[in-house]
Amino acid sequence: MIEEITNQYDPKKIEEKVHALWNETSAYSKVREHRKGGKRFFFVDGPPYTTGHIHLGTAWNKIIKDSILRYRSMNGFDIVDRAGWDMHGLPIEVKVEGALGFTSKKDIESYGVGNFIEKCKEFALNQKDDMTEQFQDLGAWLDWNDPYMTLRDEYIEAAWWTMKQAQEKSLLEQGKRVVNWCPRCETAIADSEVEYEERKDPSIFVKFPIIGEENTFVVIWTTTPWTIPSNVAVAVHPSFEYSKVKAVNAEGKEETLIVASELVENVLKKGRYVDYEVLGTMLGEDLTSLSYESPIADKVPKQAEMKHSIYLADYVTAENTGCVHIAPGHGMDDFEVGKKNGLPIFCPVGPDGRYTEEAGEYAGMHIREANKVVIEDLNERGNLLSEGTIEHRYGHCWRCKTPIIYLATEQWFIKIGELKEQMLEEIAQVKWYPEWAGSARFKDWVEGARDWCVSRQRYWGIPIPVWKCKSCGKMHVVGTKKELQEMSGVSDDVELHRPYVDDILLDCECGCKMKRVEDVFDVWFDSAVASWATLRFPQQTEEFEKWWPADFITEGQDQTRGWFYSQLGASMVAFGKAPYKSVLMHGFTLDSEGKKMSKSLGNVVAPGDVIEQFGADTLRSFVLSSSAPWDDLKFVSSELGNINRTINILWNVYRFPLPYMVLDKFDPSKVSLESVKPHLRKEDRWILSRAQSLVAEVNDAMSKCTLHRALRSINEFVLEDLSRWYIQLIRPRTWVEADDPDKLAVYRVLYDVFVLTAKVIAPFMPHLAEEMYQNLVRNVYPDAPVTIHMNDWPQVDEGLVDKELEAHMDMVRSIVESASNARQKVGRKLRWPVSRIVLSPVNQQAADAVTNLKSVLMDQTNSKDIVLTGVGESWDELGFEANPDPGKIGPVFKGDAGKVIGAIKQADAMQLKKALALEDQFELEIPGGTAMIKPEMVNFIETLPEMVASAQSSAGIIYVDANLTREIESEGYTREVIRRVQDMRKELNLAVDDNIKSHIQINDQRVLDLVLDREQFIAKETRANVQVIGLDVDTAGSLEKDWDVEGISMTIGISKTN
RNA sequence: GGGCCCGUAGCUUAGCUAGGUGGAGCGCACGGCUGAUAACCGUGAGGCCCUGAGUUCGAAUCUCAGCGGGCCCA
Repeated sequence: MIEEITNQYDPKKIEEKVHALWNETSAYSKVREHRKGGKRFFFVDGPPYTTGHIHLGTAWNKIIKDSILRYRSMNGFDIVDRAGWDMHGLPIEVKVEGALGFTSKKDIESYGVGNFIEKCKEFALNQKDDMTEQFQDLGAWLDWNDPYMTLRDEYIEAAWWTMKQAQEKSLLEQGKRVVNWCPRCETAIADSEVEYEERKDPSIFVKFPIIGEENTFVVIWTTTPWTIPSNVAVAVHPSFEYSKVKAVNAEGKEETLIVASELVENVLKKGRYVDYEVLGTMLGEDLTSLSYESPIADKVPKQAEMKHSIYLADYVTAENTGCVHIAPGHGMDDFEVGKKNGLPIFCPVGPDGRYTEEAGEYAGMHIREANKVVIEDLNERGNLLSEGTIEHRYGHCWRCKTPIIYLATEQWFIKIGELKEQMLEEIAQVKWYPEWAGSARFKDWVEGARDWCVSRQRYWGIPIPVWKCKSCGKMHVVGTKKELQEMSGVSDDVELHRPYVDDILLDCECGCKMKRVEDVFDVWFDSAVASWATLRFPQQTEEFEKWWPADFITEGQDQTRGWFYSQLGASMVAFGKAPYKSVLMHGFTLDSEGKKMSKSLGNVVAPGDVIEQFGADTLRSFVLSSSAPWDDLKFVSSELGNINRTINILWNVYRFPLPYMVLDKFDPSKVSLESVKPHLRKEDRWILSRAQSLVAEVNDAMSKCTLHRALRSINEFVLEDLSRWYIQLIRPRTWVEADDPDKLAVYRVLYDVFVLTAKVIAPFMPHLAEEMYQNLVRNVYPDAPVTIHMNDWPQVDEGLVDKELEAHMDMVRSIVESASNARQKVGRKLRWPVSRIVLSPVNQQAADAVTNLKSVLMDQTNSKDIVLTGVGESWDELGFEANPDPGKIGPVFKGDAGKVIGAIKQADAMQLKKALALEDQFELEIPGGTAMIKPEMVNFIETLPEMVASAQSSAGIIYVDANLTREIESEGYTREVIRRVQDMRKELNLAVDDNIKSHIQINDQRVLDLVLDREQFIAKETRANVQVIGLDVDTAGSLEKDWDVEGISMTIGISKTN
């Protein structure tokens, strides 16, 4: 049987209980099992990095996923939803290095790579377990028992297989490229791993001496003095104008400088020259015949050997000197210029950020220390034109915050350039939520994408499966573990991580051995293969063929360049098509100021803290309802309280009838909706219809991924329709003590609405939904599915939908609200009846609404009568004035609209109204002519009779006639008395069915008479079996109180009698 | 510096696609209800609709240029 529930909504208790139920009954597995064979829905979880703790953004992410999956499941979908974990890579290496007190790769090597890997693995697995619990606290249902983990061999194979595809399709390339390099981590890092932060660097202007021209220099500018030893060339813009200038310094010394014409003043100012003379001008393209020598050729032997010239480059801008220092080993653009012109890629800097032997006297020096030394050397040789510092955005390693450098190194690349066109075509086939996430944002990103450097010079990652022969250089890419075992003859189970896999040698055709290249994959390559790795491809192919590609993925907007992209790239390589059919891009969580949450700002909100205070369902409802999924989410704690309140109201609504149902032993299994149909009132049919409409609204929202609209519809239904309206309407019906079909009808309707509501909130507030379901359904039907989440999503029952009734009720509600408003204006509280309410209906529907729902209206407005005027007619007791409607006047009169509006205000309202009513138009004089006024252009405002107040409702203008009669006064005072006695019963904590003895002394003969008219009614309402009312009454009792009722003093004493 | 998104009451937001006197909730003030009661309801005050220009008879809405915030890139 249905049971009574606690007074207060207690999320903590509910969620504990529900989680226990889910665990005991293996609810998740049962639900997924239940849908086997249904329509397929392949979801791929974007794997969070195993940092050990979730934050609000990751919580939001999983809540969105969970809600959509629960909704899909209830709608019959057979779901694949393995949770995923991103477990390799630098962040964990850096954490482990920190824990072990390491500072460089050498420390790792001496500790032993095998030991180090084990630590990383252990660390990642522990973090994964911690985070799993945190995600489960949110109520997120994914396949937590069998997640995909990037560190598993089966997963590694998916990456290997993909690499082999790249090789076979000639999309894999090894080559020297300039990459972002972290000199601390000693590895290449991806563009996406570079964080830009403000940083102070040197800013120097350097003079390179031109060969064959006495005392002449080309001037360049740089913020990286340490790259001067690597200088190979200077670039100028072909079409800029350059000047040769004779510059004179303070000591009167002269020299000739070459700089862009428009920057001459700027350069001379920097060099503190006192005078100058332009010797001649030329275009950039005329400078290419010049060559120069390195000012530090004496320190770097290679520089002395090298020929330095001037080349053309379009990317040169008219800033600083207009001549750009080119070091192809240390810059992406520089590299391109070098490659185009066949220049040497000179890179005398090692992976640790120290100069190599090639740097001559600088060898062994760290580049950060070198800045000072190089500047000093330039200065000594008279080649430093100016020295200063600059604050600019500069790239840093996202993990260790070390400023990055650019290095030309041997790396492995996926040739995205060759795939770009196909990728763009595929993007257009994908369904994007919102549309612009794909058509604008992602498209822009892919259009600008470069080849993807997938190699890293680290330890904790998927080893790149390329074996190379030292002797003949032949290369082989291994696609699977089995292939590796077969080719190597190693039959034991091999661990595919470093260093173990590094020991495996393959036979080469030339008779020598092939050894694995040392690199590991960029972690983005790990997650890129998730959509097939999660299906255990290539080990198994059956599941892959059945499910792939993914029906749906959803991640934050940062993943545009991240996972949305890396997956697409890898999938194009592997299968030549997009790995997902639809993508929801969601926003970021911001703090209450709209700033991003970050540790350094100290504004990070932990989901666990929110759950502790409000519960997971409140957190869920908050993040889902606050903004559109793709908008950023401001986290404002007061709004959480608001959501919590809404849920509490739902709890109260649900709780309200339970004591009565329990008392009456209401058994829904014995009372069908069909059987109570003859006793349904209009309001019952209305709430049933509204509930159906709610389902339709949620369906519509879910189909567009507008989860916020789904939640707002639900909240509105709970607050407006259920709590503020239906429950108010039916309260008296639940108090009836007898066996009453009218009461039974209410029970049945409430029951159905509650069960439906529980199902509709189930995807979003799964705990509360479960709690309601267990009581309402499982307690009544023991054979019902063990969990609400195994139930089917409610289908809209068109037989229950009555849109006209909904429209009528809307109008009635509007009238009731307006009546409240009017009552306040005229100073008559609701406890006092009014003799009549007059409505001038705006249309026939409004008139019908009143006729149809008159009893509801009279009841809720506490009115003795409802009077309708004809449609559009005003109440005949009114005067009025004319009010022009600019919205109607504007389109007709355009420029004269202002004059027309003025003229209408001036016009005789009575005459105007009469004319419009009779002739449907009126010729109005305006300054400089006349205007033909139509009825829709004017509204009329009334003036009111005594003790009547009016208010506008959506159904039309209402008038509340608050004139008193003896009858009304008697009822009013009577209810005042009842209200006080009830209040005192409450104060005495009496049970609802306790009887009392009451003594009521009223110090006013007239009011006393009015009250005595209804003496028996008072006794009945207050359960008084002894009651004395009079002018002079002894009011002693358990509780005695003085009251002031509308200026009349009363004293009431009551005592319990049984 | 570039691409995309966001900017409406003290706070959170609807309205913007398809231009016609800007709606809610919270908070505040006042009032009501009292068999959901540590709950609930009504009314009121509170808006240069980020700024400026343009299109139009008319712009929160369309266009352009700024400013602020977010994501990404350089």
